[in-house]
Amino acid sequence: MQISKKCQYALKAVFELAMRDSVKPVKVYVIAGAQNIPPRFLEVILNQLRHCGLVESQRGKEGGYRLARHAQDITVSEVLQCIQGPMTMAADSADGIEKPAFPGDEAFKELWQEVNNVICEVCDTRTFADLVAFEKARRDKCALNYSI
Amino acid sequence: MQISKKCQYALKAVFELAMRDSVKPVKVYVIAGAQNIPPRFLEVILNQLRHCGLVESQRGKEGGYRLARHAQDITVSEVLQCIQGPMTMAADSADGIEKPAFPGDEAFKELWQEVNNVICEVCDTRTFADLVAFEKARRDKCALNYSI
DNA sequence: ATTATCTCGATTGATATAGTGAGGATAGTG
DNA sequence: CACTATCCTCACTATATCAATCGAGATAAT
Repeated sequence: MQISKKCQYALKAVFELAMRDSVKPVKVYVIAGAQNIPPRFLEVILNQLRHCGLVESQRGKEGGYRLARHAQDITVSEVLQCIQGPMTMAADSADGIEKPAFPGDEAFKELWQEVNNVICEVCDTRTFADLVAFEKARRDKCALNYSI
Repeated sequence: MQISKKCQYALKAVFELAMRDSVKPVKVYVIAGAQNIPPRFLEVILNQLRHCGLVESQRGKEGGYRLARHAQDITVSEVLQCIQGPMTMAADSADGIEKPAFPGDEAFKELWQEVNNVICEVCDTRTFADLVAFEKARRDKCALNYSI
């Protein structure tokens, strides 16, 4: 049960854009540098985020990416779902064919549903504004420690 | 974010043993047949569960597997951890080297910690006795529907 | 016109997953 | 004791997924 690198990069990228909160678009290689992400891979990821309506792009010179909405309106869930599809713990038959169902299938199905629910509860309510606030609070605390 | 087939098989196998609650060991191919699991693969899995102390084996003719503890003392978490190691959402550096930490790393770390906690809350408290009870309740309900 | 940037499909290499094979060890049975 | 059904172990293969890159094209600022 791992979060893919791609997903982590996507989250970092959106976070970076949220931190900057810039009207000017931010270039891919700048984000890549700030968050230590392979630049060409990040291009792919940002494009995917764009198709999901999470970021906007501007082409040509002085182009780049910016958030499509305010950071407080973008949740962690949305990014996760954009990159790795709907969150399902157990593999459900994508072919639509009802499998004959073996003993316990229903019990496990209910279990995974419950697990999904609690995960969603956390990720649906966590916006990038929250994450940025957390980061800024941490920095303030560190600055305080140094100044003493 | 998927549960591997191997893990699903492991859970199904332990569930099957819990359902039978038999003093006599149950043969691998019987479990495999009941739960639709490739038999040879199941051997590997049951062996792994044995090393974790979740099931016991008996060799030779009339051999097989049984639970090492009561179903009410085996949680879903234990099986998951036995098969796919400790549950961590984000990849932490296994090499022990402290990475330089990029903006937001701490915020995400805290997030994944929270997600792990809620997952564990569900999986740590769900025993196989619970799952069996769920299954039996479901069957009773169905039987009732048919009899009316 | 030039150049820096995004766009996008194809491709590659590494890694993990799912499953199999072959031979050995063990315990019941006749 | 010999036989056989079962578990035990480790090595192996095929396939899928992941991570990342390539190359050619489109677009916008200067």
